[in-house]
Amino acid sequence: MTIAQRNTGKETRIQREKRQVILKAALDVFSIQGLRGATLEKIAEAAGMSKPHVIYYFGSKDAIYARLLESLLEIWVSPLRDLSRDGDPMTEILTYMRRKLKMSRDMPRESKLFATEILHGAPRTKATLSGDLKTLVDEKAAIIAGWSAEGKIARLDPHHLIFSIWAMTQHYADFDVQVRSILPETGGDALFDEADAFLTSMFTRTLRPAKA
Amino acid sequence: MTIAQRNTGKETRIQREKRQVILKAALDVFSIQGLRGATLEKIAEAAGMSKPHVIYYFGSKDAIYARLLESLLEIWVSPLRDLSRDGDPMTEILTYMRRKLKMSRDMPRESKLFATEILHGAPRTKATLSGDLKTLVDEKAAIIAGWSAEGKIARLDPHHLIFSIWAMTQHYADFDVQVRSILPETGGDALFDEADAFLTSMFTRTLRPAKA
DNA sequence: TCGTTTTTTGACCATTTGGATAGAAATGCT
DNA sequence: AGCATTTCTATCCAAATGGTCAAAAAACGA
Repeated sequence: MTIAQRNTGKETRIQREKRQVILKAALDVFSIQGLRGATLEKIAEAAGMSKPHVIYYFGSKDAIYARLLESLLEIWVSPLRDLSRDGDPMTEILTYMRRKLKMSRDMPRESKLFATEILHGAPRTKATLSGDLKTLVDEKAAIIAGWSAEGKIARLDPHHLIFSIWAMTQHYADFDVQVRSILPETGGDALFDEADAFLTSMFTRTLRPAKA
Repeated sequence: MTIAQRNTGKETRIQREKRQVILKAALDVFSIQGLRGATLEKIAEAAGMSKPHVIYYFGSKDAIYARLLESLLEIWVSPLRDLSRDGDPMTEILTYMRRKLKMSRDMPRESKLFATEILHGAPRTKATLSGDLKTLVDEKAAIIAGWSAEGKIARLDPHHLIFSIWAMTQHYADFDVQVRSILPETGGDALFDEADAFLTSMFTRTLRPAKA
């Protein structure tokens, strides 16, 4: 009988730990192979346990994947949550961009997992995208539009500005193989330092308000 | 016996046509479901023929996928090939960006197929990436660096500039589900018109040389 | 300690799926 | 027409894979 079926409500220390181990292993496998490419056997092996044991803790392969996505979504949008109307516009936006870039550097597997999900049509995330995420983005876009109208930053479409930050920062995580194939001499964090410098410069020029 | 095995060298009209039908169907299926998620049966159904018939023409599922990728790579980089040292720097780069954006609009399935391949580690494309693609990118980056040095455009890292064009244009094709979830009122080509306006503005500001 | 509950796995099963085989139907050739 | 080649499919097969089951092992509670 799996835990999911028993479902006593209480979670023991062992359960918490094992679930963590499985999720960690599953992230490794899913992020590279995708949902269909990953097999329970690979996940079990990466987690150092047997296949039925994995099922015992999560019930099904899809449940693991769903769980990973779910816990990821929250973390993923948190930098945007912190963008505040009260701060200095340029600083707020550049800080947001940098936090996203750091997430790409420190959580590339999570970034790839999310990217794959969206690429394949976001079957289990679409509701959240057009719900909570849209609400959040619209709210922050309104703030940026306000700054734009006040002349504190250049006049530009705030939604597309946010998209551009997503696109450029996540590119370094999701397509790292391509990027590193072309910049082979740039190892590890050096790549992200370069990216930081470039993106800072790019967004600074983009956002700087036109001369009065 | 499959055609691949017989391999008489000559290709009949029927062979050419059927192969095209299969590749078209396979692109539909692969671009949404990925290599592992797609099944021969789905491809066969989409192509309107039987499963062994598909094998007859391509030998294996992987062969279809490999063929799609192969024929795609060439098309995919062609806009960059046209970037010329002799043109006006700003125009050349903006034109390149626009051609990439148009490709995202007109070939979203191809874009997704390629994105999935890179995301999963580019097992069958890595050689090309660090070979031909790197050569091409380095060559064009040198042109851009030259313009930079001559003060015709701003001083910036040419490789990362190219990456930024890739990232932003492909984002609209690869993550269209997400983009359209957040901009639901923007249907079809209107989205790409907006994107064009935004990106033109962004790259214009980024590339404009600092005042002398 | 001893019964109970939880954890863990080996063995097994049903389904899916990529692909092989053999032969039928169609087409082309002379 | 008659033979050869190409095109096409029904049927089958072996491997992979998600998941079940029963029972052993370990942990826990009294």
